[in-house]
Amino acid sequence: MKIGALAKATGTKVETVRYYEKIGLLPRAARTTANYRDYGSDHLARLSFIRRARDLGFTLKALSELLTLSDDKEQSCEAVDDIASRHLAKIDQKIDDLTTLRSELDRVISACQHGTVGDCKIIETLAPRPLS
Amino acid sequence: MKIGALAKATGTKVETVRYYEKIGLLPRAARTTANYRDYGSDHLARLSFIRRARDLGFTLKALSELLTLSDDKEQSCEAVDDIASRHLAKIDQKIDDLTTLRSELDRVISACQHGTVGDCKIIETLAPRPLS
DNA sequence: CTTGACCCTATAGTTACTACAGGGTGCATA
DNA sequence: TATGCACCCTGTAGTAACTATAGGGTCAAG
Repeated sequence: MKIGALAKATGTKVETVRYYEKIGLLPRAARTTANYRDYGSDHLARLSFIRRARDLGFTLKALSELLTLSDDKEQSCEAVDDIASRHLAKIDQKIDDLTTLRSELDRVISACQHGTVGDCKIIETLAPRPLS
Repeated sequence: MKIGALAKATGTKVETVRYYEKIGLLPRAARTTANYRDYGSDHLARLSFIRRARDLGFTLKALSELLTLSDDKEQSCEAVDDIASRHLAKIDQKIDDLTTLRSELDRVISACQHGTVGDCKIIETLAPRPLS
């Protein structure tokens, strides 16, 4: 299959597929006589893996670790579990941070009296008086 | 005050202060004879505003809009409220997304049997069988 | 008079793509 | 046969919001 078909099948943009190849995340494809990339089912599987992991928020770095690990079937699954668990912890942290931030922003907005900018509570809250 | 003092007072890195100046978010400071930047309380106030808004997750683009708006004190506060509210909606969306993602990742990790990579449920879940 | 903390500019690197510019290929249709 | 269109190619630059580095200058203390 050509790059457009692979892209469509995995919900990736064509440029992104070429980008993954460039950084070595996706192996080079064979080429047709017209120099078009020609992909097989192994590429499809690998790119699906990549997209799915990206959807779950794994970084490309974590991903390439996972891909390396997944190649050695005999190895203990511990390292894989570790990467995933650390990722989960990061997500929890992010949710916490965003929730805190949300309530604060909500508070700021609630104070809005819909007057002029001169009396704007939002700007006032954001701009604390200089300590001078 | 010199750049280091301003940075410290606002919890910013020196390089970031210079960066804000370069992109026009922070006005140019006066210079000493030694060509050092010399800041006053107006710079301090503005940088505090910037940092606080950044902490609340506003982009630099939204920020420069807010700063422009805040200069015209007679204007209606509506536009300010609008920017903040749209930002809040984005945060809510992000929290939702992360929460969904979290539960999915949690499910994936829970399936881990701590065996070898060959049986790893984490990798198995991430890599769906090619449609072939 | 030298050491160390601070300051300067300019440029490149980071993440994960995305968007050109400027060209080639392959198939269907007028 | 020509031509239009969708698709493919490479290479480079742009995005956000900094961070880091190289290669220098300044100033006060010991």
